[in-house]
Amino acid sequence: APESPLSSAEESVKSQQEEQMCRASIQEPSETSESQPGTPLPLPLPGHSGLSIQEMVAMSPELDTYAITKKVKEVLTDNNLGQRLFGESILGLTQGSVSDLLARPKPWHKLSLKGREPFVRMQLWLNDPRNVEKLMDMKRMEKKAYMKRRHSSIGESHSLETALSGSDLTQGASPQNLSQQHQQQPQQQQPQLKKPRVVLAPEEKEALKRAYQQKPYPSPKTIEELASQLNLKTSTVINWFHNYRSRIRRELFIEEIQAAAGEGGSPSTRPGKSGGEGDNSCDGTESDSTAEGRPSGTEERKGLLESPSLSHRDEEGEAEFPSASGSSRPRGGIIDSLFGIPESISAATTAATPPCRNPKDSSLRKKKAANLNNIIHRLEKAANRDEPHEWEF
DNA sequence: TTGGAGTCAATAGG
DNA sequence: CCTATTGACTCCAA
Repeated sequence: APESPLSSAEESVKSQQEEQMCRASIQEPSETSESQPGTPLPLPLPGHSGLSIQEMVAMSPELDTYAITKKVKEVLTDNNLGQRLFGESILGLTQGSVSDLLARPKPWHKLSLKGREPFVRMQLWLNDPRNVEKLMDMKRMEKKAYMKRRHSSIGESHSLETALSGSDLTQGASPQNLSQQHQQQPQQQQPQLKKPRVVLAPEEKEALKRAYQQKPYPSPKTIEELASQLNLKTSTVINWFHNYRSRIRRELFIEEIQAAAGEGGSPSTRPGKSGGEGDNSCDGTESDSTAEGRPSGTEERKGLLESPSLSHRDEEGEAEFPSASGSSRPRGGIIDSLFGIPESISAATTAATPPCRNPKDSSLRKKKAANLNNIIHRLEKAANRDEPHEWEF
């Protein structure tokens, strides 16, 4: 019986003393020795031989991130468990991050070691027969603590409660400021001067998206222009481009996942989404845009359903140069094929998790456009030219 | 420095 | 309460 690769081997838990590492705050960059980097979770996983998560991530075979998130979402909703609780106690991530991860998991092979960690944790959690039970217990404890708090301290703050089960994996909460941002007024309110959080107006986003289509990698000069035209801080524009590129890229990955692994499993739950995200705008440079139609005629042979096999190999995407060497790449992924295990969500509760499919391959156009942009950008950089645009293809 | 990957955390809707 | 979105930040590699 091929149980999932990350099955756990029940053991007593030996949670080391929890060490609060206040990262981000002070201290010098280089610290002596390498006290294990990471392992913020006080209770990452129950049993398992004393491996650290990092070690497990490194040894982990390829996991089906899509199937994992699908299963996790199912288990959480079925048991009325929230992302916050799950994220904070199981993954060591905040609610927003969990939401994002569950909604748009990147394919395993596109993840960095760090990025794989949450998925390994999720798989481990799914393998734990008492995962739900444990989480529910925590939920109860939280509630209890909450009740106690508001009861005993009706009028004030304070009260350092919690510390439930000796595990308080909170990690964030780092003051982190000191960014001497001289503003108009040296000092204003004394209590706190939290930055209001910029919220871009729809028109501003539109303008930025338009700019992105023109130049996904605007030069500092262009960024300045955009910033002044839109009346935004330069850093905001820079951040926007970073984020937008990153998110566009991720969408392409997602479609890659969905496009791969075809097979009609008659999934009751369909990934749904995709299709036309809110913004109709973006999309690969020039031409085309929504409307799939394709009245036949020029139908470039695209993937069109292939290997009935499981894993979603390939990845043909990858921005890649024409590279001088004609042989290009061996394309095989020696590394990731070490563990041929297809992976499966053995699952602790309820089984059967047929990955769904969505025959509709929307962008592929976008992917190519993105790669092109990427290539162009790199070529430009290599050529040391500025403001090249006008490449026209 | 620049860009990418991961996240955080504020905030908008339910 | 809960979840989704998203500007900003940290870390890291080239």
